[in-house]
Amino acid sequence: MSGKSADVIPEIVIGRLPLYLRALRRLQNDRRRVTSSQELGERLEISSAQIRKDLSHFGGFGKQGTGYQVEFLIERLEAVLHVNKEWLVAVVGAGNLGSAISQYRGFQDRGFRIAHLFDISPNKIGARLGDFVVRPLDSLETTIRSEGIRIAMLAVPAENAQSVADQLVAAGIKAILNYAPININVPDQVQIQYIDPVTHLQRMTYYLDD
Amino acid sequence: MSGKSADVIPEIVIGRLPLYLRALRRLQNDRRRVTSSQELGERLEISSAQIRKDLSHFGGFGKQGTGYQVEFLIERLEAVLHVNKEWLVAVVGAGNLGSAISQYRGFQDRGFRIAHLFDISPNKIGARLGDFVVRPLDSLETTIRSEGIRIAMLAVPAENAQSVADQLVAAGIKAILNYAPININVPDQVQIQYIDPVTHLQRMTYYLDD
DNA sequence: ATGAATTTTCACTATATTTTGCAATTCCCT
DNA sequence: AGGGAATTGCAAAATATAGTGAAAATTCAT
Repeated sequence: MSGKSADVIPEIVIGRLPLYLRALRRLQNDRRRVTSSQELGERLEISSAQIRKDLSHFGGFGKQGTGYQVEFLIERLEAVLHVNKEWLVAVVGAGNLGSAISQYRGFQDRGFRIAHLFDISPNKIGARLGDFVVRPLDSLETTIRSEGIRIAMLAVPAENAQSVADQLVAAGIKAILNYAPININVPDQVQIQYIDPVTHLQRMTYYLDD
Repeated sequence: MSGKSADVIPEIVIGRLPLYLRALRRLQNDRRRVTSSQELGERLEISSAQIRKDLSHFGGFGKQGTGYQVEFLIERLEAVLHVNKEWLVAVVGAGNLGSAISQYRGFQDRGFRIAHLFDISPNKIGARLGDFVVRPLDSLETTIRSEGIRIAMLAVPAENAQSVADQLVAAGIKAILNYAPININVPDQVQIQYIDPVTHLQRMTYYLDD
């Protein structure tokens, strides 16, 4: 089967689309109007054939002999990834990590706005951290349902991560970005992704001389 | 070819080893002495066959009928990944992100000690941030060569990431964990890994209803 | 001791992903 | 207007990754 929509796209392909988008935004920033799979490939160290094939899953975005219109391709990728709108995000865990995440400016301009910061500890609830006043975790459901929040970032200790994740799911969260260094089980219809810098470091030390 | 060392191990396999190690540490924490590929697989949502196959690349670590000794397997994986020692790490970029990274306690107990925090901006050099006094980037080479630092975390703005990475490489850094949302080119013998939470969020929004 | 239940290991098979080769299209130069 | 260079999109081939099935080893209960 070829081109267009309706067939399921491999996850590995979906995982590369944000990289394409990121590279395209930089091209756009440099006022480039068109690019090619080859140029993108060089910048991303991905083969040009790979990029063409990935993109062709969603329809013919390019023009033979010419390449891809940067702006058009950005629009299409944003639509495919559903990031042509602003998503609200809840951060859970107001320790060092959660507090750093909620103050980090890099989410805003890429389509994700941190709306609230939650914690379970009475010591922290009510405290002011950057732009946020820490809210009690048990007010999560009310808040997210009234504000339509569907994404959460989890920044609690590993010991509590599974139980907090369960609460997030119960509250109606549909996607969790977990910063705790532990695997979490969630229902199939809930998305989960992991951020653990240490696993990346360990991947690299394998290749370093002892 | 089977078992033992000498053949090259696929990167995708290396990438899973830190996850096994992480899960094993938790088992160890719970005083478990033995485990099985099946148990590990359930916790990690990876098939047991996959886990057995991955481990067998490095020799027979398990016992038929019994499973894997938790402590022994941890030791072997640490040896394979070269994390049976403490690695020193330099953080470059003393903005919000670099400062949060250098104060995060989660590296220390998993084999990575942040040794120094560098920045290029005269405003920041000399400032005290947590346990660190911000050092000038141009003192990097002297410092890392005298202290044997081979790993750096890069937390500078995307605009400067490539040029700072070039400086890191010139200074003798062999592995870079890049937090800037941009692809970096480094020589083949230098390792690079990326942390960009936004790409993970975008991967998930693909699966969320618009 | 024996047999049933586990569980690894390993060769083989199946599936998934990437690369290759090429026709078709477009642009650009003369 | 014509020819050469660039570039996509797609089918087919090649490669990489994951899963299967069965033999061998181990434990445990009787």
